[in-house]
Order: sequence, then structure tokens, then C-alpha cells
Amino acid sequence: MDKTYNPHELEQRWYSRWEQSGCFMPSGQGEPYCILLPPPNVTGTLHMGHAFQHTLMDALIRYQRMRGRDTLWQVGVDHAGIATEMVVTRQIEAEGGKRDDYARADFIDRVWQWKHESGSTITRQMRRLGASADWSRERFTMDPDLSEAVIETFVRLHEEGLIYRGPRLVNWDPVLQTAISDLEVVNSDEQGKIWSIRYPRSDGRGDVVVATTRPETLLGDVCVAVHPDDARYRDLVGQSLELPLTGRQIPVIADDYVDPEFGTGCVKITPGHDFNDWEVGARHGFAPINIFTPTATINDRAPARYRGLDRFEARERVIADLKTEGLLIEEKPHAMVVPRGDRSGQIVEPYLTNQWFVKMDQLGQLGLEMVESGQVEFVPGNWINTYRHWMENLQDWCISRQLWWGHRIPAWYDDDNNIYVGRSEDEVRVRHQLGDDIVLRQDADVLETWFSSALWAHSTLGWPDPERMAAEGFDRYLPTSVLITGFDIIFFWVARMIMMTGHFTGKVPFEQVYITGLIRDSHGQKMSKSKGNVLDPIDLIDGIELDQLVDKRTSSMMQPHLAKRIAKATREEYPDGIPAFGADALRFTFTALAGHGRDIKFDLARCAGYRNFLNKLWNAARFTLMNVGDATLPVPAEGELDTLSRWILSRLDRTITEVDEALSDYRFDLATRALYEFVWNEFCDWYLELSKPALQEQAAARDPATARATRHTLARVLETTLRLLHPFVPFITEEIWQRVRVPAGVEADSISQTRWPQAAAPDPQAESDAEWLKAVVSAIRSARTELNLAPGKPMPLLIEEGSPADLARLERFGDLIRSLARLAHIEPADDRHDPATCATALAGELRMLIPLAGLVDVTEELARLDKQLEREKKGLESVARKLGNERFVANAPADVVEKERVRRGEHENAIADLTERIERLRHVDASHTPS
RNA sequence: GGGCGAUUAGCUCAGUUGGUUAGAGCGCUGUCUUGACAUGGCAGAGGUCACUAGUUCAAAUCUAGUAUCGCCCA
Repeated sequence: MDKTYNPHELEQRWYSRWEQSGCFMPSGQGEPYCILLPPPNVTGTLHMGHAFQHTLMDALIRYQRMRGRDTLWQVGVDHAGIATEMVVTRQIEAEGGKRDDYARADFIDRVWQWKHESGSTITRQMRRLGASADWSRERFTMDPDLSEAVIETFVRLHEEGLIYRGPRLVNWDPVLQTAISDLEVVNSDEQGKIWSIRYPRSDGRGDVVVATTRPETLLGDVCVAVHPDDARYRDLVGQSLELPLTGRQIPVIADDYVDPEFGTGCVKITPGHDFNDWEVGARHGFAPINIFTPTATINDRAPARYRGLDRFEARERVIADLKTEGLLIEEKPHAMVVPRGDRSGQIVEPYLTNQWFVKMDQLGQLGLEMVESGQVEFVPGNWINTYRHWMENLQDWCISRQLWWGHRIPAWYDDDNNIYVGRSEDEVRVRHQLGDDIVLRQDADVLETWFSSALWAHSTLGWPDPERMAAEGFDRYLPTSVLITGFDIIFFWVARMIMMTGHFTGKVPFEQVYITGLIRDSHGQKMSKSKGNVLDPIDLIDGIELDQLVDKRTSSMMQPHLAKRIAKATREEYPDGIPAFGADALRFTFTALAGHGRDIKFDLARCAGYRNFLNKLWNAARFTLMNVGDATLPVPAEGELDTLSRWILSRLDRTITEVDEALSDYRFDLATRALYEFVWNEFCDWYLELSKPALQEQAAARDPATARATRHTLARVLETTLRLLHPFVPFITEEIWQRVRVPAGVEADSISQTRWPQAAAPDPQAESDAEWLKAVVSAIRSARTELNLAPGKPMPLLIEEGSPADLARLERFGDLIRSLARLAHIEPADDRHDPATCATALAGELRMLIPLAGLVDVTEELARLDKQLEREKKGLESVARKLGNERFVANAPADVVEKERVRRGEHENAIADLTERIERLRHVDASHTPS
């Protein structure tokens, strides 16, 4: 083995071997354990959030696979309607073509071509990360069988009256020219303006003033509303106003919606271009007036001088005209919330179109019940509040999109615009007895991507085809075990899956939903291209040069003027680029940071720390392998194990229990921490060091049983630890395991096929011996360094005082103490030793002296002992305070009181020892001080 | 405005049903190249647990309020 751990080379080696061996496929044996991958966008590349969540999923899958569960990790990607069209359109434009050159069918061909050539970037990247998914079952939402599920769902929902088509206000992206869902709208706080406009009364008796942030929409106003209780305007209700610039007369109505405190208490109502106004208009029987074309230019419903103007030009023109007519009263800055499309970044228009909707009352009720009843559980549990709030305020779901790429809506129209819904045109014709003479045209729109993702749980398991369902294990794997995802798609996807799978199968899609935090940069900022703080997980695995990183962060930006600042910040933060940490270190970092309910500030220093940890593991393995040889080691007989081997095995068993408990609560952070501490602080720092004396040639000759037991324990602990670590760091554990499996006597081809370790009962006797030994060694080491005693030079140790138990342990472990504390020999103290030439070390009741060659610096030793004394006094004080409190003694549980009593004894003892020692030194000090 | 969360060492975070002198990693200080590892060893410094009040024999932990920050919804 190399002296240092080199992730790059070894990680390349293992993945394809695993995949080829088929060990990621469900075994079909044991209790099923299934995880659905939230299908990433086919145009996407792996970002930190994916890498994080995939790591958690993979850790769980590998863990459960090793525990004998029948694991299925269902992976795949979704077809991402808008995003994919944008990518392919850009590709066409880069070739000098135009999207308009393409007919629908040809464009879709291009999309498929693109999909086959470059649509699997993210799945390749998932393999780099070590994702142990069953790739043979990978699905794409546009696959024929998944498409069949989509059509079937649409048709059935329509038959049940849960899907309807109708004119409604939707969020319209005038650039992409499609409807988008509420969830795809980002509300951004922006500085805008608000205008006060005078609407004259038709009877010439004054006017009313309305305030608006969108003056151009007055062209579509149908009325002005006031609050029914507003005394100021009581006589105005029912009167008519002259709508400026249009020559139209509009009435004043009364409606509760109006807030009399806001502005003048008069509100213009534009049902065609505002969601709230739509409601008001509907209540009062007004037909909405749509003044925009699909690209948000003014249409023919408006006066001629505005037609054809873009919405922003129209605003300028309207304001100018109002000024001219003396109807503009005021213009002032106004903080407002602007709705923007999350894909295009453009301001979204509430826009009146015919769209398809899914009714949400019945489905929403079902979705709520499935969670309220506990069939689906959120982890952490408080996410149920978010879910509940949304489910109780559901709007009907707009599922149609004015795109080409996606599942085409299975609805046909005849020349009279009668709608026929069915699985195919043929089915429609048969069912409705439509002869060949009747021309049918299919609806041009497609379903939004989330409609197909909502079916992910049951459609990937073969639904609705009974044969496929049997083959895929529908009954076996549904409900799946746990869904791991971010809070941001609870509504987009989680809720919709619960509703759809629940409605069509009567089952929940998953039993638990683990909601992860968000990965932020080391300063707590959200990662985004425009901030230039994005980290690419692949760069953390492979490393990246500074210049390349700067290029990556500043190329193809939406706002190129930020490039300079981003380049500068990047050069400051990563002066040497990013080193290669390897996939394992990245995975370990993610799991170590994965606490509950918290966002994660991703710090490269943590990643480096865990890379170092893996290097430590690597070297512990090197040491072990150097000492255990190539052959299978004989298993020591019962009773042949030395105390320290029993100790490390006991600690190992406790670690197994800790990891099991942590993982059952999804506390990945606690699981990895237990492993980190065990490997570094117990196995490496102590057991390895303690094994060295036993393995020395002379010692081994003298005590071959202990040497044998030690060798076997080294191999056994290392092998078991590798299995415990494997779900988190699959590559390095496989690499090392292949070398240690023979000495450890384990039969399997790959660590991923081994079984998860079972914890045995701990060994308290061995643990207490080892703790004593560690305390003694640490006390001696502290004394030596604090007094600047030559660290390398062997020194004698004198035992001044100790309990019979101490003396017995000294007898048993003397050789080890000598070795670890670098002592020449250990012997009882006697009168020959002048305390002035000794340093003191305390471990429990054991009082030890380290005689020094020359004069000890008495002042320094006094200071050191004083410090210890202070510490002990403080401890005693707090204990005494408690025990002095009658109510504490009376009320606290007996074991707590007893514990305090024991502690009091220990403190008193230490204080007595230290005080005596200090007294003697002071005495010496005085006699040594030249007068 | 409503809801959720956070505030613990210089930084990033643990801290379970209240019960040692509140822990870890990184960073920092000192020291050591000893045959696993300098991506390291050994030793050490560093905290008024945001603030206030309350409950309790006992509060980082429970309750109420305050402050600051973040997210979601309107």
C-alpha cells in the first residue's frame, strides 16, 4: 500500500466492477427496502444538493442491503419540459438555425437526439459519487410505459370529473409563452412605483382617486371598488365613473375585499389581469377584459393608440397621457413584490387562457388524510405544518403547458370544438361513434412535467399494466420506505405523489419523508450562478485549478457585469484552486454535516478534515496489514484474548450500537461521528499503540498467545470497522477490505456483499482496565510536557502511593505503561528520592513521581500543581454546594446523590494529595532559595 | 401580518427523558520527524450556552417575554 491515501486511482477502479456484478439489483430476498430517487431534470448536472441527498440515500441503501434487506433504489430522470426546450433551442441557435424552422415533430426528434447524446450526464456523475442504484431499472418520464401511465391517469381523472378545461387566469410567462404553475413563480421584492390616478365621476360631481402599481392595466378596468362600510364613499356606490383614456363608463361597487385603510380606499378592478380582481369581478358579475396578447403587448380591446405596445411601453404612454389630461396626481417609489418566472426570470402576467386543471378538493383531502393518519411520516416532524398549511389552501392544479416537449394532452376537438378525451384517437372515435368524416385534431398542449413525476412511485412499478406490475414487484416495493428530498419540492412533488399514488392505488407512495437542509456556501449564502459561489461536487472529487474555476464561475452568465467581482472573490477564497478530496471524503463530509432541520454551510476545511481521516484509516490499515501477514489468522480460543483486545472489541460493539441507533433516526451526523471517534481516538490512538509492544519480536516470543490474539484482533477490528464505514465511504473501504479479508477470514467477493456487523454485549471489566491505563499514561505525559521534560528520553517512574487495585493493575500493565509513556522502569518510591527532584502525576488515587536528572524548576512545578489544585477545589466546591443543600439530598434520585458523594471523595483525595505535595515542595523551595 | 427555525469556543457544529467542572472538528499555542500516518504524534489555551424573568433540589436543556438573523406563506 502507498504511504498516503490516493482516492483518485482507487475510486476509478471499483464502480464498474460493482455495477457489472449486479450487486446493486434487488436481491429478492428479505424484507423489501425501497427508496425513490426524486428524478432530476434531464438537462441538469449534479449539484451540491443532489450530491448531498444522493449520498444520504446511498448510505441508507447500502446499510440496509448489508442488513439483509431486499433493496431497490429506483432511479431515473424527468423530461423537464421548458428546460429541455430551452437547451435544444439554444443548440439550434448555436448552429445558426431558428426554432421556428422546425415543425413540431422535427423539433421533438431533435430533442430525442439530444437526450440520447447528452441526456445522461447526471447519471454518470451519480456513479462517480458511488450511488449504488439499480441502473437496470432506470426510468425516464417519457418512456413508453411511463407515458402510458400518464395518459391513463389523465383519462381516468377526466372520467371521474376531476380534470376539466376552462378559461382561467393563470401565471403566464410572456417570453416562453406558456402557462406556469404558482410554484414556478418566484416572488421577488423589488423597488417599483405607485401612481395615484383621478377617475372623474360621470355626473361631473368630482372624482375618486385610485392608486396602482400597474397603470397600464386601467385599460382593462371594469369597475372601482370601495369597502361597504366606508362612510366616505357610501353615496358613491352605484354611481358611474369615467375610465380615463378609454371613454368607457364604469360603475363603483362595494366589496369586502377593499382595505379602507390602504391608499384612498378606492381600488380599480381589473379581473383580466389580477388574481384578486378576478375574484371580485366574478362576485359582481363582470366579464374580464383582456388587454394583452400572448407576448404581453396591448391587443385590440384597448384604444387604438396603445395597440401593439409592449406592456412596459404601454405603461409609459399611459402615464404620459394621464399627465397630459391632468389625471395623474402623484408618482412615488413603492416597495413591491414582483412575480417572476423561475426559468425565464421575466415578470409573469396573470393571463386569461383556456387551460386544463385538476380539481384539488377531493385529492387534497386524501393527501391530507394520508399524512394526518400517520401513514406518511415527515422527518423532522414539524414539516407536517408546512404540508398541512398548503394542503388546506389548495388551488386547482393547472397541468397544461403551451410547449411541444412532453406528454401531449389526450384530448381531441371536432370542428365545433367539442372535446373528446381518450387514450387514443381511435378509442375516442369508437367510444363517441365518430365517423371518419369527422375531422379530429388533438389538443396542442402538453402536460406539465410534474404531472408525470407525480406518478413516479407507482408508474415505475408497472402501473397500470397488471403484468408489468407483477414483474416489477408492485405489491412488494410499494409503499417505498423513505423519500429523501428538500423542503422546496414538498408541494411540487411530495404532496402530488401522495395524492396521485393514493388515489390510484390506495397506497401511500412512501412511509417516511426525510426533509434535508439546504447546502449553502461557507458563509451561509445560497449557492447561485449569479452570486458566483457555486461549488461543483465533481470539482471537489477531482480538484480544479484556480483559473479553470474562475472560468467556470464567470462564463455564460445572465449578468456578465458581475463577472469581475466573482473572479476576484473566487481568487481570494481559493488561491490554490480546490484540491482533489475524492468521492469518499465528500460523502463523509455530507453525512457528517447532516443534522436535522438545519441548513448546511459547506466548508472545504471540513472536507479536508475528513480526507485526512480517510488517510488515517488508510495508514491504520497499512500498519495492520504489515503486522498480520497474508494468511488467514487463527481465531483465538475463548479466554485467550488479552484485556486490551477485549477492550477494543467492546468499544467496537458500542460503536455498532451507536451507528444503528443513529441511522434509525436518520442522524447521519451522529453515525459518522461515532465512527470517526472510534477509528481515530480509540483504534489508532490507543489500540494500535498498545499493540506495538505485544507484537515486538521479543515480546511475541515470550507471550505468543497475546501476540496471536493481538494480530487477530487488529485484523478483526479493522475488517469490522470497514463494514461499518462502507455505507458512507464505499470506495476506500472496498479497497482496504480486499486486502484484509483473507487475514480476517471473511468470505465474500466484495465488501458490499458482506453482512452488517452485529453488536455483542460490552465488556465493562476490560473497559475499566483500559480507562485506568489511559488515565495513567495521560497523566504522565501531561506532567512531562508541562515541565518541558525531554519528550523522547526514557525516564524512571516512582510509585508513591496507590490503592491495592492500582498496584495490581500496575503489575499487569506496567510494560504497556512503560512503552506508551516512554519510561525506563517503574518502581516504588523510597526515601532516596528527594521530592525536589521529582515531578508529580496523579491518576485517581495513584500518586506517581518522575525523578529528574537535574534540579526540577520548583517554581514551575509549583505553578503546575497549583493549577491542578485550583481545578480540584472548584470541582469540590460545586459538589459540596449540592450536597450541602438538604433539598437536593432529599429530592434528587438516590443514584444522582450517590454519584455526587463519590465525586466529593475523589476531589477531596486529590486536594489532599496536591496540598501535601505542594507543602513539601514549598519547604524544599525555601531551603533551596539562596538567602 | 401568519407560520417555522436558529442564536453554545475565533469558525462550523454536537449536547438524548433537566443531573460531573458544557464537548468535537477546523483554526490557534508549545513541542516532536519515534519503523502506520506531518493529510501525523503528544500536550495545551480558548465558552456569562443571545438577553430577561419564571418553574425546579438542580436549567444550555422546560415555560413566558425581548433582541438579532434566516426561511416559507400572504
